[in-house]
Amino acid sequence: MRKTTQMAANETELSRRERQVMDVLYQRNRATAQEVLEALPDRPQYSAVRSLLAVLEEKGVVKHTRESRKYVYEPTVSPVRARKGALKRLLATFFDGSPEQLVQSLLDPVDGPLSAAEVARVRQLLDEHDASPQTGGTP
Amino acid sequence: MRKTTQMAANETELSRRERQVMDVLYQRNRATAQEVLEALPDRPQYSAVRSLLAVLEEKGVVKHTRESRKYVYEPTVSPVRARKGALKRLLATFFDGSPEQLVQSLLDPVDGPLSAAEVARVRQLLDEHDASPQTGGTP
DNA sequence: GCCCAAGTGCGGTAAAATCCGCACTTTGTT
DNA sequence: AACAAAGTGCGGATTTTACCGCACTTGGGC
Repeated sequence: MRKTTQMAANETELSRRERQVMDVLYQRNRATAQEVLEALPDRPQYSAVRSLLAVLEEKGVVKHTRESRKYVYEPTVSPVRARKGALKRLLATFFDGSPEQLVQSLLDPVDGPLSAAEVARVRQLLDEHDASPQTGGTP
Repeated sequence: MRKTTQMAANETELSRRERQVMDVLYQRNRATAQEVLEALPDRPQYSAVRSLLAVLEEKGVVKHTRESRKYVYEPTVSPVRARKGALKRLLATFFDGSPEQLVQSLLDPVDGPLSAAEVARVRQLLDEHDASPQTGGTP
């Protein structure tokens, strides 16, 4: 019974360093090995980064595109999908699946002080949502 | 301003497995090695879990309390603080630091469909926040 | 066409993470 | 009090991670 055939996107269990690289990739959407290196916490060697990237690509979570003479890496799963997954996970782990609790934490001025404008904007989002729950389909 | 004296809770760089254990601990607030074992993704051996827990305790992120004949483990950093940190991190990595974008993703019916009641509750939170931005200090 | 600079692939090494078994201790029962 | 069940504390072996250097390739300027 095989199990190593192709479980890439499914079994996304990344190591600490790999996670850090993915974070950089998600913040920039795409980046060269050089850029990833510069954005990494405790800058290793250029070679190390390429090695990480290669492993990540082997795992199927990133892909590269040749651009002139350099490689540009980017995540295989869309940012939209990735952020939703991350959000869902966060919700489950820390907020008992309760969006309200999350928002409450978001509003707490202690470490995430929202400006009045931001609050207003959020409220507007709620109104829009209220007005059209299922408008704007997702192809 | 010290920074290397006792940075246990601060410089929390955990490995994959350790992270998983912490997730379980945060979901339940506290648990025995046995419970952690049962909640873990690919159940290792009981011994392995105890080993993990020991390492985690050594790193200072969990502590144990004796209860009858078994040990009950729990995170050292409060759930409140932990969730704020996680939220902040998520915000920075996936939402460009924009709370609005996060809320928008939260409202998207695709994978996190909020009930009308939840939306209403969130709106109420906003109102409360609007009414008293800095009421109720945080000791 | 030739040379220089920049970039890539590979393979090997040290360190960390993960796992497990075993001997000893503690608790509840008869 | 002795037994059985359940739990704990190592120590160490195996697998992953993380890192780096070096030889080869590619692209552009002269």
